[in-house]
Amino acid sequence: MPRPGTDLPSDDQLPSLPPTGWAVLGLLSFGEELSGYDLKRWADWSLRFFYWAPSFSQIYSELRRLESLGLASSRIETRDDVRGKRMYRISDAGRAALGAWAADDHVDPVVLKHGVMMRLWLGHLSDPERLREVLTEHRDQSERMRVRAEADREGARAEPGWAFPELVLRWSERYYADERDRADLMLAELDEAARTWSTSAAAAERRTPEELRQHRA
Amino acid sequence: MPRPGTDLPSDDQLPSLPPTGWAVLGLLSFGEELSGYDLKRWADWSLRFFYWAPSFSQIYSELRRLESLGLASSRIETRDDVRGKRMYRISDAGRAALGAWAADDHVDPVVLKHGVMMRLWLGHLSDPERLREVLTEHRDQSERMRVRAEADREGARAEPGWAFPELVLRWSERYYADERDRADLMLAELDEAARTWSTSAAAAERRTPEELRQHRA
DNA sequence: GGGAGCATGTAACGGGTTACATGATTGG
DNA sequence: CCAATCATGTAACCCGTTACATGCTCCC
Repeated sequence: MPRPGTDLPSDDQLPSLPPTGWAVLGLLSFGEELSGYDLKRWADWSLRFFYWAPSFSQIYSELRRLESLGLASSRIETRDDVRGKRMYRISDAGRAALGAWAADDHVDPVVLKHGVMMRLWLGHLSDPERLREVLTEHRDQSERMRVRAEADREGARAEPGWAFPELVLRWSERYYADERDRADLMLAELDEAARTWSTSAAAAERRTPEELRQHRA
Repeated sequence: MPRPGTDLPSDDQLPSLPPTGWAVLGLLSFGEELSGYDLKRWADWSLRFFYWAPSFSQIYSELRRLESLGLASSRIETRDDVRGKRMYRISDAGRAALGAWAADDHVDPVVLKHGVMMRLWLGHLSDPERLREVLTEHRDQSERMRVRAEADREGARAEPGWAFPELVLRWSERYYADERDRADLMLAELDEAARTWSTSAAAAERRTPEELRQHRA
């Protein structure tokens, strides 16, 4: 809570930052002093489950921007006269800006680019067996992500001040469980479709309507 | 299936296209002759449920690129001597390239940028009431998307050659249903947490251990 | 000694967006 | 006739990535 009269920027306008900039500032808002490298690991640890984890180079450039805007400050940690890491810390202005951003009405829309579904969508171009492989791979990948989210959630549990990250990790666990289950369901539907398509033409004459109805049920 | 000896590019290398380029080519692969404007509407109709719908300008530039690579061809539709739309059609080389792309091992990872979860993740910066609003809004938005996917799936049903798009639309329906349900679940967890946090300190002395255990269960 | 991880950056590139401009067509 | 929609494009911009360069430290 900054005292009046400090050197905080008086314009309460939101500085314009890319989403990733807010994410980095958000990571810093949990209080610790962190290096760019730390930030990347923290992002991989918690952010990537629901927000595309930024690359090193972008984290470094966002940090420079944050500092140039006065939203964060850095100092170089020296040990035994050896130039060490550059450690970043959120500033009062940074906290204020983050708060304003969080209070803002605007929520940017969810971005989803699902390459696997695009492949399935163009399934008429593919070997059915290949489609199954891609889907199975995706299923396994989702399950791996779920497990990691679960592990990370347990790591965050009961840490003071980490209630919200924990809440979101719980959401992430479910997200990847759902993703896994939808892949399984789709595999089943693919099987069903293959059976129907391959047999329907050949078997139509050999089957009674009752048998067909049973088959579909 | 192109005959040997045609002017197809003999290098069977995949041309390098951004994912959106493949998506546009994919849209064309369903056979119709389409204008850029049509493409945009088709993308909004079917693609956006699982793949970020590209803007007009990108569709136009991807189309120009596809044509320059020989993957699509265009003609200008004239009516009454009036210059009309430019209509695009996939070429044999385009079909071949798409097929090679679909057969390729590489599946690019799913991109998810969930702004709502980022807000929740930084919940400690927000008014709890505001968080509930954001989540509720997201819940409703997800339900609206689900309904649209359902409607579109019914539109695609039984269209010949649209079995795979229909399959993916079914997946999309579930995706948005799951998204909606997770939002509801999180709202409930937010309530639960609020009740626990606000009452635990004040009520800890007034409660027996049994009551506390019951409350948590 | 050497490899793995730590640590920080630069440069080039490109994918994709917004904003803007322009004009035809259609329907109330 | 006027507004909405159709229709196509250009220009500027920037987010974010990959590739590359550099050097440290720790540990086997």
